[in-house]
Amino acid sequence: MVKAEETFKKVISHCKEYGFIFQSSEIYDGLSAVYDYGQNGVLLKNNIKDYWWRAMVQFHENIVGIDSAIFMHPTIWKASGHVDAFNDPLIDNKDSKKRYRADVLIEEHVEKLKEKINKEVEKASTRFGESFNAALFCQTNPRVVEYKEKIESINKRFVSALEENRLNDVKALIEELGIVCPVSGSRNWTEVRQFNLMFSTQMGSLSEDANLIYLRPETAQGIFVNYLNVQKTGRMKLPFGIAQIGKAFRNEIIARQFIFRMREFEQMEMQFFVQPGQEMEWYEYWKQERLKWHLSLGIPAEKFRFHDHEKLAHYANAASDIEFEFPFGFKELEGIHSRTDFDLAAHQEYSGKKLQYFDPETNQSYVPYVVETSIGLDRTFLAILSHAYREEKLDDGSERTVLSIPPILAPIKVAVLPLVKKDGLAEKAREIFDQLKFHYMCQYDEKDAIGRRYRRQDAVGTPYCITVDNQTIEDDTVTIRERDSMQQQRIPASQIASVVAKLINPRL
RNA sequence: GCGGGAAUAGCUCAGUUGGUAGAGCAUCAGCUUCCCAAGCUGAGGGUCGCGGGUUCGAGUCCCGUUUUCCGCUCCA
Repeated sequence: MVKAEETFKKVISHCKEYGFIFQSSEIYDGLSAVYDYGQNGVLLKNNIKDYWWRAMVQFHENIVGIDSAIFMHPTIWKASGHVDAFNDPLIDNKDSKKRYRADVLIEEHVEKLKEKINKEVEKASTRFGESFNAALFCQTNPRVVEYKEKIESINKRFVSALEENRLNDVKALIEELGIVCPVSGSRNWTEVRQFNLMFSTQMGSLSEDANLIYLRPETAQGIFVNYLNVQKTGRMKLPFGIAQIGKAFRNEIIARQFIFRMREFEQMEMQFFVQPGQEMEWYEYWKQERLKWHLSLGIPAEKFRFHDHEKLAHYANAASDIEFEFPFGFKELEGIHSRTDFDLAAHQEYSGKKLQYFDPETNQSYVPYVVETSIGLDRTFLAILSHAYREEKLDDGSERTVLSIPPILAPIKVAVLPLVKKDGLAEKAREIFDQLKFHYMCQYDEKDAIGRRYRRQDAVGTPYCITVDNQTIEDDTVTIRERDSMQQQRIPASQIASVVAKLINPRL
């Protein structure tokens, strides 16, 4: 385990040193748990997206893609359950270190006041006997009236403070009411903080017209609200899927472990719409199908495992994670969830629009069930990179650091290198580079000894190096060097593009 | 969020009881080199994370803060 952690640290510094990932806003001391992709990182990331998109959209006739906006109508997050599930103002007591929901503390205080009223009523009731008029008593008794007014003013302030997100007022209220911590009995409170999972901003420049808008915490809802558009315009028949790649945002209380848990992250999701009753079949199908996708990248099967959820979320009737063995242990990489008709039914209710499918086979209309596959792009990036990173001891005693990234995902596919700069080799190599660059991401490098240039390419995972030597000038052949084996082969310069194409994607 | 470590050049680090900031690698400009980094010559690059304080003087001591790592906590 210690060794794995050491490796993980090396992967992180390798990411920085070779332009894969930088900390966001680094020259301003950084922004916690936000990262930028560098010149090589963006290429790898784009290649992962492309590989997923092709597997899902291009290879499945019944799956189409969309790209929905990050901003969406606020009611969508009410329908999806996100607003209710994550909107808690929290406060800590500094002495007991206990955390409470500020709204619960205030409500409990209000309850106590209500109890006091009840006691007054009881007392009066026993005193006056049968002739006692409780309603009249409550309206006229000065103490009860005072309590009632107090409750009313607390509620009024509390509700408006919460709605307008004035957390200072919530704290001020707690202090004014003299609420103490049940454990420590002290009034030593921290500031009230809103622990809402969702980031928000305003839409509309005038504050009185502005609407609270959320940055989407998942991309799935953008698919559900477009279900009918895509189904109608694409003439889609059940079962069919809608795929999407995009950013999502979650205000995690603790975001750590490099790019594993970030506040801004990217998801690759596919929602598969099926006939109710058939969802379990498809759920099993997609579990296997998605595992195959991971294995197709050449990572050994023992690095993956399913984790079936016992406790299900409010929307699911079955859920499983594909976990990957990261250097810090097995962690979720992808989720396959059977979401039932929860989302479409909720949007149907909140929007008042029918989101149904007319099944021509049964002549019935119904709300489809949904099976979701949702994979973290950044996590996939980390999985591939941490698995690819290798320090190798060579036969001659020297060492090299290699990224054995699957060729189809490698940032740079081919490096073109003149063995030396003189004798016209540099010019010839440039000529080859200028043709190859239309086919692949290529790099030209003539600086330093050839061995060092090979090592540089190894360190960023370039699978193939084309070397131009004196023989190239004579018979127009070049050598092609493979990254992992370091073996070289001589091929005609005119065939480089097609040879590399086959090596990168054997299906061609 | 709590507790504990860490922060000096792109990277890895050194820097004596407080006295003007260093090395190796990397980078850049040349030279050399016909196949797996660390030959030669030269150059650039750091207000020592940031802000205060103590001191004649702070990379070094004290306080705060930011970032980061580890553990706990949290996590549809």
